[in-house]
Amino acid sequence: MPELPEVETIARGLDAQVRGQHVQRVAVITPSVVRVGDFSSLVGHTFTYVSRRAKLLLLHLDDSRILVFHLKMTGRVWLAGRDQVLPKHTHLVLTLASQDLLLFEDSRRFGFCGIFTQEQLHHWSFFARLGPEPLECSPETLAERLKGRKARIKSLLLDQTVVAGVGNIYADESLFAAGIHPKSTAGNIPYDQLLTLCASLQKVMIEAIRAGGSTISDYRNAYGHSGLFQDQFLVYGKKGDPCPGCGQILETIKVAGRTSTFCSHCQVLY
DNA sequence: GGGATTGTTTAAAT
DNA sequence: GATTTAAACAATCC
Repeated sequence: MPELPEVETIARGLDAQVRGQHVQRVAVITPSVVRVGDFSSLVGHTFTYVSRRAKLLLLHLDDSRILVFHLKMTGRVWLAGRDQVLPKHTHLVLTLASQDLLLFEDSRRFGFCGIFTQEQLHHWSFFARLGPEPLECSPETLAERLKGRKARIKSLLLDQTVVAGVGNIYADESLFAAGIHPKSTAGNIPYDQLLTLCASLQKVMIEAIRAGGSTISDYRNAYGHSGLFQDQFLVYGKKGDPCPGCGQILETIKVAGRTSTFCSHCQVLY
């Protein structure tokens, strides 16, 4: 389940590996997943750099077009050696001049990729409506966007138009760190607590990037390696374990249709 | 073989 | 009209 820290880790690894590389050959294996644009037009073009916006992976081309990936639950983008046997759910293979293979795999096929011009990308409503990058703005900026809202705080954290890149893992971890119950009405949370939450979100994401992201099952970085941040989870996926703060057993509830793990003693319901 | 899994879109409700 | 919530959807794994 790649969220901001995982996609950021992939982007950094890919940038180091494909920057300046020519695309020599393109094989679209699953057209329904590789669905936007003419992929054969990539041949002969060069990647200038790789970046990230929200959970989107952006591979920039020398003609200013952008190869965009959304990995959703189980997508992987990584650079394999020329002798790599193609994994079962490989949907796109780009052969680079080095003969390394840029692979897009996705067992569930919820993810997708496409080629966009700058104009197409910025006119894509999903892209245009994305909220601020949580690591590129202040806690105050984020808190202002949550202040006064009547929705549950966890729903807003997961809403990509409110703040970009947050998924279930980092929502649960930051709510625990801030001592806020996931079902709290955002507008009822004292402003200083909102600030604490936004600072906690930034801190947990920085730590997760430092650890190379979190591997629950599918996530791998651009080198095909697992992340390490799952070993630092305090609550996510730990239902039934004692709370690291008070020892009370961690519980789960559904919020916004998502499983949320929390401590009913340490996390205050506003 | 049914349930669980996720992020996003769409529709419905307020 | 804006905000919020729920349902639908993609497809596979166990």
